[in-house]
Amino acid sequence: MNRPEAQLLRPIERVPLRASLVDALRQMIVEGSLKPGEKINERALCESFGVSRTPFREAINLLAAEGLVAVTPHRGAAVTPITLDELEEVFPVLCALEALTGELAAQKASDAEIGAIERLHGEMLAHYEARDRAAYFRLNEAIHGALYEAAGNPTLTRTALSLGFRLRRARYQANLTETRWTAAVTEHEAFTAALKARNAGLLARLLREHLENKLRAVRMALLEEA
Amino acid sequence: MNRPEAQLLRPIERVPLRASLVDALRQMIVEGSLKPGEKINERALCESFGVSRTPFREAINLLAAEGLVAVTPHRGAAVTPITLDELEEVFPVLCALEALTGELAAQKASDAEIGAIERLHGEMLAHYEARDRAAYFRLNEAIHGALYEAAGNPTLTRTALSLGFRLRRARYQANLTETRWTAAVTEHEAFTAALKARNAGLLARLLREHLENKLRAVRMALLEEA
DNA sequence: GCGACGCGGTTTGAATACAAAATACAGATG
DNA sequence: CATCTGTATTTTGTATTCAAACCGCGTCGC
Repeated sequence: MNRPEAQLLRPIERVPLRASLVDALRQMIVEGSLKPGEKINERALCESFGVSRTPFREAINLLAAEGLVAVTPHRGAAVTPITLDELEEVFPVLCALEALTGELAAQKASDAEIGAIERLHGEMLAHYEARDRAAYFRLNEAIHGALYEAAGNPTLTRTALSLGFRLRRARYQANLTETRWTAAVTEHEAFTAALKARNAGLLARLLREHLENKLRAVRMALLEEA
Repeated sequence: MNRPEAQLLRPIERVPLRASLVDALRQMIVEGSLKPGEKINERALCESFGVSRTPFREAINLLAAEGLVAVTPHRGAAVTPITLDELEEVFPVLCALEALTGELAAQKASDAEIGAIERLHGEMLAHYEARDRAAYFRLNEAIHGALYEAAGNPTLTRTALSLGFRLRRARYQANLTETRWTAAVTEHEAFTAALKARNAGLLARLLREHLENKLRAVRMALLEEA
């Protein structure tokens, strides 16, 4: 028989159209190609994706459950607008989840996982020094993703990510000031250390504060815009 | 013109099939008519609901997002089995949300809302004394629902409810012992008082503990069964 | 007799078709 | 001229159809 080639023998992935559509649409919403408040034109989008309405509508309904779009019966779907109220609503929930993530991660992360996160943190620092925003963001997301992973609770991960999209969308348009950027890096420094020390209470607190600060920045940007 | 009759002039509700189906299926799953692990037969269920597969499938996908069913591509959907692991996974997340609910409710509830909850609590007590399980459960849910309402955060409510279904299903089959029942009533007594006193920290702690105790009971019942 | 293979029925995924509701628009009416 | 009303068009909700993947069973080869 053929020996397990490790890389080649894994199950080939089959993605239902609806899943790809959810991802594509979500990205469009988070990045702002579909603007907040904008009405979603089924026919046009189906056309450009080259799919029929059935899987497309399935995707829309899933995004509605996530809170990224709002569907009104017989009147179609629209991207949920970003309001300060919405932000203040999502925020405390995500905050609680972030704190929990810290607590669990400090307790349950393997040494390897901690090492990996430290490495990611190092890379991120380099991008910060080089003022490479895009790369910095990528690493930033990777780190937070790795923390969820380390907490070892898929339900927590799914819930937090789903809420996170709603914030990330706001963060995306409110771009990072230099001051905030530096502060964020310092905060990362601190909680990476807390993780390494496996100090659950501290990590939880630092992650919560990190998120709080991020919100504060986004909130200011939103206010200033209006 | 016709004067606003207050009650009669509100928008008439129009429920898409998919929404009704989500509710119906969820209830079947929570109550156990659809047993954990059981495969979901699209055609048969569509037939008995008298709907076509399109809205039915939309409903299934939504329940999958909620974690009540698992769909495997080309192999259909099945009710997610209740495992101890799953319980332990959902639990901490819900716990964090419950604590947050307590905190917010203590801060933001109107006096009227607090009064209403106290009234519900009184009613529940009566049902407890009369050993009327069904009525007790109904009031119990009403109280927790009112707490979410009082916290005034729809996102929190939605998230917590959605996770709650997964636990409630387990609780449903592990039936309340006399000891646990009495303890639960005492706990309710305590947190109702904390709410009245608007003691946010205390209410958060009590709600968390209430949930912890509930889980402990369910966990024991599950273990004993296996 | 045992296991691999292939075939048919069944079930799922996606597209199309049809029905119902909403919007847009034009004509009627005051 | 403004407003209202009725009709046409578009859009949404649901049903039906078509295609692809899966499962069970029988047959064939060893």
